[in-house]
Amino acid sequence: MRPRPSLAWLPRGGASALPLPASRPYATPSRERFPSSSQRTLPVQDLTDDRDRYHAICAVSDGLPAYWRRAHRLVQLAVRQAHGGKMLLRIEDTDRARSTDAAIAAILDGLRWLELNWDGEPVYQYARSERHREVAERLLAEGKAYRCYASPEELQAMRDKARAEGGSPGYDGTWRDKDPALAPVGVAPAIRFKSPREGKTVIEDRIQGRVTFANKDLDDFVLLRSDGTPTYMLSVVVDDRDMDITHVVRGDDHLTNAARQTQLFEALGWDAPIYAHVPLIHGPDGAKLSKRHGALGVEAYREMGYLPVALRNYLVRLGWSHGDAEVISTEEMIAWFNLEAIGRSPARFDFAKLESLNGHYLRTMPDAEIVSHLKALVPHLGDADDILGRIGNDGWAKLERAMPGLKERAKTLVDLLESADYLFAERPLRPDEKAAKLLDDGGRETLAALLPDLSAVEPWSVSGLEACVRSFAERTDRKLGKVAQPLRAALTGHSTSPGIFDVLEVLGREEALGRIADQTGAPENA
RNA sequence: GCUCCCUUCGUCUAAUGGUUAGGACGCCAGGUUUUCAACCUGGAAACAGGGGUUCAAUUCCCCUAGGGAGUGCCA
Repeated sequence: MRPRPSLAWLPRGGASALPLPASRPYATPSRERFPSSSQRTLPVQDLTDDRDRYHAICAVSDGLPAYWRRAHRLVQLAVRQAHGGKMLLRIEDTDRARSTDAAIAAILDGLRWLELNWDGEPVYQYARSERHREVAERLLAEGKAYRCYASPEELQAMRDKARAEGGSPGYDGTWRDKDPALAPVGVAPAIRFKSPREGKTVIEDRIQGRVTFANKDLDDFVLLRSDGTPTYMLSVVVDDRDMDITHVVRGDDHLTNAARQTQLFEALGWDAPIYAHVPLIHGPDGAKLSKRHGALGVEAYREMGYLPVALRNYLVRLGWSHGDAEVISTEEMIAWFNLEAIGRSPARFDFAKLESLNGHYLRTMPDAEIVSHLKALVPHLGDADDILGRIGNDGWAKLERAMPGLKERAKTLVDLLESADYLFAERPLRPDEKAAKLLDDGGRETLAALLPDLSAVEPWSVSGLEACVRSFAERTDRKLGKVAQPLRAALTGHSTSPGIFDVLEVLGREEALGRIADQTGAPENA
């Protein structure tokens, strides 16, 4: 298998060719950054770049609905990766019911589409459950975990009671010290972690600063389910250790988990990784985009016609900025990005801004590149067969020729496809309402008068056509618009289109004259 | 309920113990123009509220309100 480039969207020459700051591109900055707030003290770990291994998790069970905070974070991870760290991908599929092949494939597909590549092969967590069980057994043997026989009903009653009394929620520790001899027969126990009751657990988070939890508020979580399968909480800790993960960057919905995991690491005698909890992204309406609520998957954004580069630019700006920079090239992103500059407040997803960015990238992208994006996109659209049929074999070349005028006006690839429709329309065109009106208001007469002039244009080029139409307008005392608009209507069937001379040229002499004749009723070569 | 996090134009954000609080998207007006875009010029638009600290607070501290996350034998 070919080695995967560390970052697909890295410019030629790779990260080393980039203008990175000296030896430590993302050195722990600034204790000065938050000088006066003790709550925001940053960790002072000495980072060794060549062994930084970032953790890109893709939890299958919350899969697509929660995709955005993941994508957001992954963009950031990818940028870190470009600084020399490795981005490892782990599929957290410990929840068997929800981890379907289709869900996993959709995630990997989405990542590839976004051009966010990872190092090495993805690690499938479930495949390592034997190892996870071993660790649970060790904890049990060391008295750091215990068997719990509580039934779901009892657990629910505990939670209700805790809430009613306003006390700490969660498991009350009934079986923590209970004599195992009292275990009910025929009930398979879950294994729970014996978490510390006293003191506090402190996380030195690269984004959130120092966050302190009282241990009494963290209950004895389950390590092994009663069917013997390991839970996420256990698996993550073991895998972080085994994969030698140094940095965990994830959504801040995991902040509490970081505390639990820290306790586990301590119990195991292992060092916890450095955590960086990124704020979540909200929907356009401010509603949350959590796994319990709806949100679009990454493939939906592809189908809406957004460019990966635009999405990356948009996403990286959510919660992060570099002065007034808005359009940020990949090179700049890599040179400027730092975890510490990420804000701690959640951001809303704003389609208008994404569109504007997407339009910018479209306008500045080489025509051929846009065509290849289009080719990749069309099969994913609902009416793919229809579109493909209309474009036909030679349509792509025509599309590319028309691209300079088309891309100027489009916000998304889908817009672009729609506005390119006139290229593939079959004669006679059926003008839409506005176009029909343009033709009715004396337009047909104008076109009929123009047709002979146009027929005589040689060669059929933008400059020649423009000269012809302009002189016709002047000679017949018409404003250019009075000629151009009916022409547009006849040629494209719409009242808006790319520049009319471009349209004329791209369509070609025969097709263009034919379309005009269709509307005037005149023979084509009159 | 309990724990943790957050709060600058509508949105994303910048800056600062003393500023006309900056930029971008969006919006409005004008310009350019063969349409629509793009582009140019201008405009409206924000420091959640209340207390402190201070000569001075948007900035530091506290409280309140509002928002978010967690609170699972989900991840």
